[in-house]
Amino acid sequence: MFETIQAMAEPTRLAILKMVRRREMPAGAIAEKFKGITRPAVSQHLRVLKDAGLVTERREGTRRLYSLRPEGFGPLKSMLEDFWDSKLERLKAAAEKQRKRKP
Amino acid sequence: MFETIQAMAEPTRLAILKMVRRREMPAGAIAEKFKGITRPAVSQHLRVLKDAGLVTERREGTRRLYSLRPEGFGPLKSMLEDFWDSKLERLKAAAEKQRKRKP
DNA sequence: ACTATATGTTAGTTTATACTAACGTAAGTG
DNA sequence: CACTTACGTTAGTATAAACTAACATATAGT
Repeated sequence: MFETIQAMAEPTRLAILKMVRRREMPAGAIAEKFKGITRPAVSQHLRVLKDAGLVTERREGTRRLYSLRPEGFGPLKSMLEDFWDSKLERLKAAAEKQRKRKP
Repeated sequence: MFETIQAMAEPTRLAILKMVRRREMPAGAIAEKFKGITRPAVSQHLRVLKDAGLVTERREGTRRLYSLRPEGFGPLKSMLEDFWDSKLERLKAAAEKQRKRKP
C-alpha cells in the first residue's frame, strides 16, 4: 500500500493516472501530452505505475495501451477512510467528555 | 492535494500519521518509537505533515502535542473515490457493449 | 529480408529529499 | 538567574529518485 502512495507521489505519474482514468491510451499518446519530458522518462513512469498495480498494459500490435486499474487503489482508499473516520471518533469522544461534565 | 500525497510518501511520516490517529502524542514520545532515526529528523517530518495540513500542533507547557487532522485528507480521499468509480464506469461500458451486440 | 514505427531498457548523471551534528528557543524548576 | 526539559532550526552531507542519451526489441508493411 505504501508502494501505491509512492507511485502517486510524482507529478508526471499522477497526471498519467488522471489521463487514463476514463479511456485507455497508447504510451506514445501519453508521452506527447508532456512537454519538457522525454518519452523514455514517461515509459519509466508507466512501469512504476504498472508495478504498483495502478495501471494495466494491453498490447495491440506494436502499441501498448494503458488504462487505470481501480482495484489497485483499494487498500489506500480504506486507509484513508480510516483516517477520515477518526474525525467522527473525535466528535464522539468530545460528546462523551461533555456528558461527563454535566451528568 | 499533491502535497498530501508527498507528505504521506515517506515511511516514517506514514507511521507517524498512524500513531496519532487515535490519540494526540507529544513530539518526544513519537520520536522514541523510532530507532535508528534521530529526534531532529522526526521533528522535520512533523513539520512536513503539519505544513500539509495532515496533523495539528497544540502546545502545552514545554511540550507540543500532535494529532491527526482528518479534514486534510478530504481532497485526496475524493480523488481516490473518483478513481475507484471508474471501476463501475467500466462495468457499465462493458454492459453497453454487450447490449449492442445482442440487440 | 529490409525498413519504419512504437515502445522498452540500461548506464551514468543530475536533482530532490532525508539525515546528522551543532546550535537556538521557550517554558518550567530550584 | 542558572539549569533542565522538550522541542525546533539550519547548514552541510548522504542517499534515493528521476532524467537523458544511446541502445535494444518487437510488430507491421513493402
